[in-house]
Amino acid sequence: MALKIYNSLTRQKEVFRPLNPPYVGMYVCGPTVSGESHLGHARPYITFDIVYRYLTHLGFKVRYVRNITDAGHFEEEGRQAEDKISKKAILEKVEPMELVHKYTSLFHWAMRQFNTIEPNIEPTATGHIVEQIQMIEQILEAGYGYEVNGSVYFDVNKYAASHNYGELSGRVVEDLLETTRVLEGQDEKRNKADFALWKAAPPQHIMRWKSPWGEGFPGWHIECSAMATKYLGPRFDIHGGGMDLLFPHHESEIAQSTICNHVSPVKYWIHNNIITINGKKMGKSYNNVIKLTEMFSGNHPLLSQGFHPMTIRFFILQTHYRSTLDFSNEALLAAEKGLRRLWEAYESLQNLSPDPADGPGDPDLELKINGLLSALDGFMEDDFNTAKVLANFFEVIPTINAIKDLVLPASILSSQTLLRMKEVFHEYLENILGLQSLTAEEGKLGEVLELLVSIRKEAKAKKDFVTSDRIRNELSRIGIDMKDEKNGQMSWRMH
RNA sequence: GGUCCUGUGGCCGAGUGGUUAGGCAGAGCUCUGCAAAAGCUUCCACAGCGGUUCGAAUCCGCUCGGGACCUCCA
Repeated sequence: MALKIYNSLTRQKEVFRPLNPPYVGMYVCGPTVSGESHLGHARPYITFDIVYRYLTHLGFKVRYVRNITDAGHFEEEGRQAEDKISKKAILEKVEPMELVHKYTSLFHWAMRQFNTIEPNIEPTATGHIVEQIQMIEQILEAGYGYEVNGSVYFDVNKYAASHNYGELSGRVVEDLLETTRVLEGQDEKRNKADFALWKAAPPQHIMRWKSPWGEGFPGWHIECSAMATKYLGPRFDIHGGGMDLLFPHHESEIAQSTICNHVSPVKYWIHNNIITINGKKMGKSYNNVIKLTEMFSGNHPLLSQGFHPMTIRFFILQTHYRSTLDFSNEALLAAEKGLRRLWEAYESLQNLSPDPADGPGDPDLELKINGLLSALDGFMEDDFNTAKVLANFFEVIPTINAIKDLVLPASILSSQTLLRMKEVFHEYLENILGLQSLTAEEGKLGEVLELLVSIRKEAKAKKDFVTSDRIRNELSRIGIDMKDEKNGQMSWRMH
């Protein structure tokens, strides 16, 4: 078997063959840090975290680049934009870098909560104005851009004459030229399909840089072309992002990079699907977003409680990344229970000891378990099918629980299979899927609970159920469940 | 209007033409001082209508419904 990836460019699954093995270059469109991240933003970063983790698992040396879009026309919610052009004290004005810093920090915090691995390089748009200007100059020299009133536009019509504009998104240039939409600055463009490479900044615009065309700011697509080229070269392996970026963002990125570097920039385009809520896309313009801080705290009318970041990660991984995922409070509750069951079984598994006699185990069960485990690699190699991976783990769980509860004897599994289970669970759940326990580390509280466990065991041994129930009930009241296990042990968990 | 995707049981969702997806919820049983878990068993599907095929949730057509993109958007 070999890893197969669905390539948006060819609209089919292709065997993954890096340009320069074992090295892999991967660029993922990062967040625009003009506001707080919401649930919809979580999907691509968790999706590509899986891609990164799995490629690493396969032995590839991945350079993962994810940008921060911090250039543009930013205003903070609730603060008045008018102040920007007044002569008031500078501290009263909305300072773009202040917003950018605030929301970048919040984004990084959320990514840590989700246990995503940091990119190797996280370039910012504002840190690469020089590179962007150079790229625009190249496009002008090549004759594919034109300047109007201090703004520079990309000539899509000319590009389309010799290149395939629309190869990624399936757009037809003739159709694009016929759009009836009236957009700002449209009159400066030669054709409606053209897009801005550089925009002249109106006087009140506070994010502005000097350029050969006057003061202004970069267009919407050029940053990714410039930064991807700088860190991954003219042609690299993987470019990822949300499906909603396919057009015009990625289509335009291809055009820009192709003119500058004389080669199509990306071998495999990967796009994750969106998250919907009541069947509609969750997005700023729909006014239906749930911010990540609200998801975690439960402070939102649609949420009955806060949800652990791992619950959200698990929720996302239960669906294939190219399918839409419909959010609901009920679905999150189901995911939480599922993850809890999965994780408790995983912990139980690590505590199982092999049968001292170490027999061959039950042949049917051995075959079944090993079959389920062996199938996992194939699922991941089939375009990262995490949903199927998780389903197989759930099929192994009854066996683990049955052995733990002494319903089945330990001898039903060979020590070899048990060891393999432990290894595969660990590698997949923690390293490839990046899941973690829902409960925090306990520290001294854990030792206190162990004391209560021993007291309760003594009480039960003496049939002193008043004391044993009191311990369990009082702990339950403060949010800790203590359970009697079949093997005479007691377990507890916080919720 | 144009391009594309999609419609699976109470809910979420996986499905390569022929064998149980899985999770959550429901029902019964077992174990248990009680409880909670857990184990076993079980109910409930492939939008509709045609077609291809020995056989279709899976391929094709039509109808109806939902969605995405065409504008900043993960």
